[in-house]
This record gives sequence, structure tokens and C-alpha cells, in this order.
Amino acid sequence: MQSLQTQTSIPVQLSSGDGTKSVKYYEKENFNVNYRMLFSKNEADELFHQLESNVDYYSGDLARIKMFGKWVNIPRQHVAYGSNGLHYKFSGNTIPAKPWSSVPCLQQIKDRVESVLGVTFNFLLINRYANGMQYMGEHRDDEKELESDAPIASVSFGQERDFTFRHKDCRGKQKKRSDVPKITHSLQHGSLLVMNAPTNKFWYHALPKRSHTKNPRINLTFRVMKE
DNA sequence: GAGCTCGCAGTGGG
DNA sequence: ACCCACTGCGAGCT
Repeated sequence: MQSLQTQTSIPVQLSSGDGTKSVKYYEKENFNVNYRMLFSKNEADELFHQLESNVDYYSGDLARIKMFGKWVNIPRQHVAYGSNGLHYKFSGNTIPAKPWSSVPCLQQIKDRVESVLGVTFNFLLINRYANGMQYMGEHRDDEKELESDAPIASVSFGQERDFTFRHKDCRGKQKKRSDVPKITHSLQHGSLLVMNAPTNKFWYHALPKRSHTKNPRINLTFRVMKE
């Protein structure tokens, strides 16, 4: 495990280009995030293909959220998997988890993540961004049913996209502080990004629009839910 | 390379 | 966690 202490650079950069080593970002300001490649190019290509062929995303009511009193369609596709009757509550909606066995390659990916991290996950949210116009706005994963001490493991396939972090005190017109840098990092095909506690209490994250980007990205976030 | 313009990216507030 | 309005900026062009 290679680690990198970054004090000042904006955005934070990877220290190694070979793609096989883990990179740890600075732990100032309660930011504790690791990034590494998890699958070879060939493995990632194959898994991306299998996910594209076998994952059925939610539609209709399960693809909507309520925000500021208005129901809107999410600007991406999503679906959840997990053990026995778990579900995911956010923005006024409740997303049920399908069984792991509905898509054969999920267990393989889960096994790889768990063996690398030494953590057992019971829930998976898959988000698919068909192109650069699809995105996810800034938010924290603060659902009550998430085990808040457990890491969140985010595996990426397909189109490389930027991912951003912003400290909670550096938002809004009357922000409390402006001295904490915004962090931008690219998520590569076959990579693993791990958000460790307490990052999610202090930092918002987003997958911003990239209007020139044409190709789809699939993201799998493994979580630990209270059962 | 200065100036312009138009689209994109970022932000804030509902 | 979205949508919209607004702003600043920068790539591309002349």
C-alpha cells in the first residue's frame, strides 16, 4: 500500500502512473479516501460487457426522487442489490434491493472488493451514466440506515469521469471557511475508490456533467447497511 | 496575441 | 439528491 500526503496541491494528483498501487489522499480535514486499480483492462472490459447485458435498471416511480416538494426523474439510471429485503431510502423514495444472484458477475466483483478491503458488504447501488449529460449532484451519503463507520467502496467501469469533493464548511453564500481545497479526481475503468469514515460526515461529493463525453459509465457502490 | 463570443462549468437557492 | 438562473471563464476563432 502506497500512501501520499498532499498538503497543498489542487487538485490532488495520483503519485504513481502504473495503476496497480493504492494511493491514499491526505487526512487533513477528516478526508480519508483511497484509490487504486482493481481489475486489469481485460477483466474490466469483460465485466463492463456483462453488466451492460445483464443489469436491469429501475424505471417509473423507482427512478424518481422528491426534491423541494417536486418529483423529478433522476439524471442517470440506478438499481440496488443486497441481502434479504434490504432497501435504500433517500430523497423521499425507497429503493428495494434485488438478490445478488440476479446478475452473475456481481458476486465476483463483490468478492474482489471484499478480499482487498477485508470488509463484508451487504448492499450494492449501481448507477449508470449513459453519457456526460448524466450526472450526480453534490451530496453526502448520510442515510440513517448506513453503518456510518464502514467504508463505501466505489467500483468504476466504462467511460472515465471526474469525481469531486468539497468540504461542508466551504459551501453556500455565507460559507464558514474558504481555505479547504476542492478535490477533483478521475475515476478510471476498473478502478476502486474507497471513502473511509468519517469522510462522509465532512465532505460532499459529486459526479459533475461533462458535456463532451459520449460513452456510458457504470458505477457500483458497495455499502454496509444496518440489518 | 488581443479581443470577442458562446457554450460550459460552477454555484446558490428553491 | 434535482432544476434553474446566474456568473465567470476559457477554447476557438478572427
